[in-house]
Amino acid sequence: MLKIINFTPQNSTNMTRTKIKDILKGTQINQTVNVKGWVRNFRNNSFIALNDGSSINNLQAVVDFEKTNDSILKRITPGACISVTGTLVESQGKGQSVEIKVSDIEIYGDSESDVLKPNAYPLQPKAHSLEYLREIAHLRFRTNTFGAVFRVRHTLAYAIHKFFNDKGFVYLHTPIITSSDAEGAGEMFRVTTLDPKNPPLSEANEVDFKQDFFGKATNLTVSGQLEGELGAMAFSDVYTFGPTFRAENSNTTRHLAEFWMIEPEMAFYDLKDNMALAEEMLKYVITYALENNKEDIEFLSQRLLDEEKNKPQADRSELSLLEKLNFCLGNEFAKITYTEAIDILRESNHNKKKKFQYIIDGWGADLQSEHERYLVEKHFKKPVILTDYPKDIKSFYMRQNEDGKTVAAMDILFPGIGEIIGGSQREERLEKLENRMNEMHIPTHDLQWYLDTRRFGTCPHAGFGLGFERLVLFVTGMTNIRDVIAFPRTPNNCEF
RNA sequence: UCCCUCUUAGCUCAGCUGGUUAGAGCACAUGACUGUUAAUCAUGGGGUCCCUGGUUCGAGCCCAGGAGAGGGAGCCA
Repeated sequence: MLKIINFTPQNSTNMTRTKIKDILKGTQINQTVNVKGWVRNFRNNSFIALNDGSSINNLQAVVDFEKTNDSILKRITPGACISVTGTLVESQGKGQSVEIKVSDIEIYGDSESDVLKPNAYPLQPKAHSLEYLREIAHLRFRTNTFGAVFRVRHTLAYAIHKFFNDKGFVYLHTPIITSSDAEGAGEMFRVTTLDPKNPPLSEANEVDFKQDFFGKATNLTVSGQLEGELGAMAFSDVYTFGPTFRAENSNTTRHLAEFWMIEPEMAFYDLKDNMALAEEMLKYVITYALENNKEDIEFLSQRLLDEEKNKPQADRSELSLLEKLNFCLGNEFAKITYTEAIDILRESNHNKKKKFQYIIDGWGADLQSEHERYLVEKHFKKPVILTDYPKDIKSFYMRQNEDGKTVAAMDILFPGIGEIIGGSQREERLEKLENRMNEMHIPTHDLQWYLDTRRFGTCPHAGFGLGFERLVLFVTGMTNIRDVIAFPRTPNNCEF
């Protein structure tokens, strides 16, 4: 017999603790309840704003200061962790519907509020800049903004798993450490146990990685795609969702050295199927977040409005965050080929008036950020899927089109963020794949395991990579990718 | 990696043409008030003006170098 035990933490008075999110539903009115959390603010020597992270909303706990010891009152400071027990009553004040009339307070952990003392709690009951909060990333979860961001991040991660699970995809854990250096997705971080001061040398006087831990040079993965394709050739539909590493010296609001990526890979999908799945997935997870984190997203939407009040009119968004998300859900993504995009850009007044830094003239060059932004934010004003890029600016594994010039690639561009998804139908024909690898000087002997998929029961298949943090940026309306991952890793920064 | 901007109180920022004792709001401390919602009112404390060097009678302000941060570009997700 399977027994399910409902575990709830108890406190010393043997009261069952209730989470603030549930308390605020008001169903326990006139009952004695216990709540534990961190003090956000203590007003008027009476009103504690308490938050336990379960909701953006605080619970107001009302202390009768005339009947409470001064030594206790002085310890109710921002950041302190307390347990309060009392009766849940309808609030006499306007800001909340229910509140706790406190009968008992237990202080778990004090928090120094005097800003002049060296051990003072760095979060004051006032607004802080995102840059400052980034320096205290270990405490920023306790703010409204970051509380909301990381609850939404969680929901999006869960929704992604739910979406693929409901469609019968297998979640495949691809390796973090790889020996493959042929993926070509970017600079890699080396993984080694060799002594950097005195590495073993080969006869050619180079570092001898045969003596390294794995007997060969290894790196942190830049993509799980190639391994994902192996899974798709057995399970039909797989996806990966894990950390990915790029040692690029990128200093932008859209890049991290360590980020999380979702990479589905589907047998029997062509490019159109691939695009349809990507669009369906994005709309599903955004809907899921709107349904399950409504208050957080409303808060973030308001936060963005307040922030943009300080900007000149021209720099403000036309739509609020909520409007932008709903607009994205209510409209088909624009779908055009690279060639059509070049035509639109070339014929645009923007190009004719030479407002682009890079003037569009011929066919074949990669689009610059300014061109992508023009297409998404000015021309279509909604997400755009660009397909069929010139083969020379794309990866070796993308399926070659009949025209001999383009490949079956797709990039999904989002307003304000740029590329959020990159994908393609894969080249399933062994000979064409090998020829392309030779043309691009990709060593085929290192990737025999990959080419085996094309030798043994190859089939049309496709997949894409979604940058998880870029999705979180879009849904939360945050503008710097360092603010949507708990502990960002970027060039020259690996704190915490 | 390249370009631009910034660095002044715990935080967010002002600081005039280089001029004598460094400014505000918030936060904090003390007191008053006691149904507050960024509480309010009064009083008070708090400064390596990022660092190093230079110009000058005199530098927070000008110059050079360095460090850190932000924005943009490239690379990409």
